[in-house]
Amino acid sequence: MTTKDTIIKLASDLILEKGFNAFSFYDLSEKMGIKTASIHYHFPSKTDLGIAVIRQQSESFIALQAATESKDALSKLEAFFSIYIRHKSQGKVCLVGSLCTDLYSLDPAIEKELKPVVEGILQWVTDILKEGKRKGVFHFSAAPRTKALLLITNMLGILQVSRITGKTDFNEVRTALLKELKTKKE
Amino acid sequence: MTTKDTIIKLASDLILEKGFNAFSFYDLSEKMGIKTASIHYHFPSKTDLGIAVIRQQSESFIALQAATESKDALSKLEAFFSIYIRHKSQGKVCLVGSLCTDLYSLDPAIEKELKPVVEGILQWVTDILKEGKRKGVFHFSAAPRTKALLLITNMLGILQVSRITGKTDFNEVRTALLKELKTKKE
DNA sequence: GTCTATATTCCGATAGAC
DNA sequence: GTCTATCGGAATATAGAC
Repeated sequence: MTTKDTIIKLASDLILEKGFNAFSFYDLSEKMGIKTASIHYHFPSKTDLGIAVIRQQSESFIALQAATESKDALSKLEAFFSIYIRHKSQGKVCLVGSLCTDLYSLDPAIEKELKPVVEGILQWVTDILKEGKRKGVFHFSAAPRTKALLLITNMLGILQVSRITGKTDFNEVRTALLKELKTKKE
Repeated sequence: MTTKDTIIKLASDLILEKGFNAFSFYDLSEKMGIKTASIHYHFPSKTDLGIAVIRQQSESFIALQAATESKDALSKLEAFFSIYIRHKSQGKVCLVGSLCTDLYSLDPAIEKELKPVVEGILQWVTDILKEGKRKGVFHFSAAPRTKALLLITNMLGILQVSRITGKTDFNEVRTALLKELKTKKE
């Protein structure tokens, strides 16, 4: 892995652990054994680094989307959930939640970069739900996009809340969501 | 309102707007027309101020709980939602979401203060759901505490996500949640 | 209770040598 | 591409006068 990629990876970890405003170039320099000036060589400003983190996560999302393209709706949804499972196992929140709470304190370029990513995720989950409903494996009555917002906010929110209420609540919520989606109504 | 209360109110606003790590005593001093040293007289440390903000919100929650005690379950749930509606109208996220994303960068005293508050809210919503189900006005299959987590994370999450996806998504989600709860299954 | 003044620390960022 | 050195600014916090 290049130095640049290592910086992005460690910055990403810190943003999901402590928040964008709570991590510093010095934190990275300590972990990497290089000086802060060297980090500035790769990313002139902290905003530049933030944007790189968003792009990296976006690519990761798109790769997961592509890798599960031929699978059924349930597998796709489980792939989507797997992202949050991994985050939870590391005590992290998700990038959207972390950046959105701090959004109005950040450079507008961050919001600009984040917006299409969020919309892409929302579209992906919406499509998964539509497909699942069409094939009769998912059952829900709300509009697909609304149902996608519900699922996304449940996962985003439980990563945050379960930092306080306890780790087991994450699986409680994830399991309930799957069960509810699979259950036929009326 | 006393100076102390004004500080708490403005600090609360800033935490919900920009996050704990992004606001400063200087921000408060500017808004109030007093110096930062005067704020330190009331709150020796920023952590002390954070704790005061949590206590104030906790009292506000408990007051709402008490004020709606004799009402029906639907009214209680709408009272709970009204908190988020007010926040959304001001572009704010909720205190739990804001503090949880930054939690691991804050003084442990913050977490200690926040934990019983979150548990109190969770208990309240759980009780509302239990009552609603018993009286036949709410319908859901998950455990009441799990369903409460789902509702809370939906509201917490949509305050954050709708900063990006657009304001109307908040009402979309809120309406869908109420409709789903009121709909009888099978 | 609020002020001036200041101590201290930390952070983002840049210049210039290697 | 990484280093040393440093600038400029901002933030928390404290001392002491009023």
